[in-house]
Amino acid sequence: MSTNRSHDSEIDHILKHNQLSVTDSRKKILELFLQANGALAHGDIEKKTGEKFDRVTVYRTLQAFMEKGIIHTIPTADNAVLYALCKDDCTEGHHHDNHVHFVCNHCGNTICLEEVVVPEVKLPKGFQPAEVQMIVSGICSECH
Amino acid sequence: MSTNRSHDSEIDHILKHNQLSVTDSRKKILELFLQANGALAHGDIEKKTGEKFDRVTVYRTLQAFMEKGIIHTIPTADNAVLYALCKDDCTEGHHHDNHVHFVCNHCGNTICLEEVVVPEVKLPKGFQPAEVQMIVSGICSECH
DNA sequence: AATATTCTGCAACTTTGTTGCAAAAACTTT
DNA sequence: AAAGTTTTTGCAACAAAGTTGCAGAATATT
Ligand SMILES: [Mn+2]
Ligand SMILES: [Mn+2]
Ligand SMILES: [Zn+2]
Ligand SMILES: [Zn+2]
Repeated sequence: MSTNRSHDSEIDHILKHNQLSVTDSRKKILELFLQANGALAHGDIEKKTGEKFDRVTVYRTLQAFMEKGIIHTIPTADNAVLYALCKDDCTEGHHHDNHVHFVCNHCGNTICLEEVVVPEVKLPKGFQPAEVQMIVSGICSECH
Repeated sequence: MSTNRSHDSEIDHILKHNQLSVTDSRKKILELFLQANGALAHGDIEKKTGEKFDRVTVYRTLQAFMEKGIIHTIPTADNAVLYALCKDDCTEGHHHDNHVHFVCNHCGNTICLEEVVVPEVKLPKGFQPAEVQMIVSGICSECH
């Protein structure tokens, strides 16, 4: 494991802070998220890690990160679940990523617009909202 | 094919209007959508049609309905794509279902809130929106 | 009714995700 | 630093979900 050293101590801290033992696969996958400027699909991660880890390990790592509140999912129309780092203080079980997600139709990137809060919406009588997801697709600022 | 007759002429019209030949599978699946008060997953349709049609036929039927703008997809967090009837005048290629979708955490139903329009949202400089999806989860009016 | 077109079901396959378990790695204790 | 304990990994085997080509069946057209 001799990858880009830039995030090494941060990675270590995140894992320990969440009571996860520090392993090669977790370090590498977490690093991918820190480097990426957008969300990653399961497939992306498999590609970027090459043959280094077993498919099953990637599944279990993402699962662990989800449970600990290190990453969150972003639903997309085409059935591909994306994962992105939680920048907020999400904890085990309770996430609160009430920000808008943007899917670029040009570069295909999906990013968290942390600064854009999902607006309130008035529902018909009887409907009690708990969580709101807002996914905007279009052209991102890079591709503009 | 002797099902509930209530929608028979409507079904026929929709299929012909979209230049789709009128077949048993298409009639039955379209009927399911007309009867359902919510969105359907691929799996739901397979179950509700019993052993009547091949899995492949269901896939191809949904694909055909999508292409013709008869149904639209609803992204969900758990990787299960849902399909619902387009009530608006969606055409081949161009859908415009700018309404909110509600997922009930109790009964599991997902419904189109046709009357609730997705609110505008201000994006950072450089981002050009094309489409917006808004999925609210919580408790629906039935389960309340 | 005959012909042309479209659709369906089957088979075979790929891709994606899950589970049990022994070996390996990481963490803890002495 | 070695031994013991716990956790994680990779493998194998499997299940579920989705795709493709093609011959026969159903639908539409003449
Ligand atoms: Mn996000
Ligand atoms: Mn809808
Ligand atoms: Zn872009
Ligand atoms: Zn409900």
